[in-house]
Amino acid sequence: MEFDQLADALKALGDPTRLKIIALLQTRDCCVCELVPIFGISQPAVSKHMSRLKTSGLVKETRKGMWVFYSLNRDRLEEIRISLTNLPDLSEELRQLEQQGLLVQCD
Amino acid sequence: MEFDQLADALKALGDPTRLKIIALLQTRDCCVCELVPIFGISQPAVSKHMSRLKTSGLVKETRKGMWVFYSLNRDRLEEIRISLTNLPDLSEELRQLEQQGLLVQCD
DNA sequence: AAACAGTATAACCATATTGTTATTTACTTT
DNA sequence: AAAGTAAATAACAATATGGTTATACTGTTT
Repeated sequence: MEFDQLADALKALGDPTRLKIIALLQTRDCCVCELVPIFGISQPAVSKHMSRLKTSGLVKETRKGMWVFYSLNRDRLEEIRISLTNLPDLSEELRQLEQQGLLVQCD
Repeated sequence: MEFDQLADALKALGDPTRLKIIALLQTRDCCVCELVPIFGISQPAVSKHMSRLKTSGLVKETRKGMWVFYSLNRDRLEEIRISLTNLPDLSEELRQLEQQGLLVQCD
């Protein structure tokens, strides 16, 4: 995964409310109105968090009557974990900088 | 790891510049003046990114003469990965909410 | 001791983020 | 069709973020 895309996903996870939402969704699909009393924030605030998570592909939504149920995209979360474990190797870029004399030698 | 602490660390990683710095540090310890030409931002901007990463425990610093070399705290990064893989189980909290009639039953 | 090099901090600015309330949209129930 | 419930969007406010330039601090070199 590209740096920008991975950073975006980590940023989506990097908010306590959203991270806890992800944890909740690991147990059970939830709709917005259930999350409101849990977090003590307004319904639009919850909606915006879900929208942010959806943008990064971390959740999927399914309408059931009046409710929109959000479910965890487990594949996506796994993908993020894997990308974080295998960050691109930038040694080649560093070698090029070294040739340009931009790296410090202080040993 | 607590939600707030993990969210803080993920937020630190959730910036393209900082994420790339982490990737660079996987190859080689770097000092601030090396990172400046790589990212094309000012020296104070790099310093602030390093300070943010240090606050979350992702990097350690070592002074070598004039330079401050930053190294990756691999244990910390691994800890974050593990925490992200094993988010707290909130099923008990959900059960309590269910007893309070706060969860939607729509099946 | 004076000048220099690298880094950190301070003060500031523009934009992003995260919340709010008000309103609109989508669907259900009466 | 009218009223009710859930969710999304709009408009806004306060704070956070990520950059800048100027300056202070730390250590080195002359």
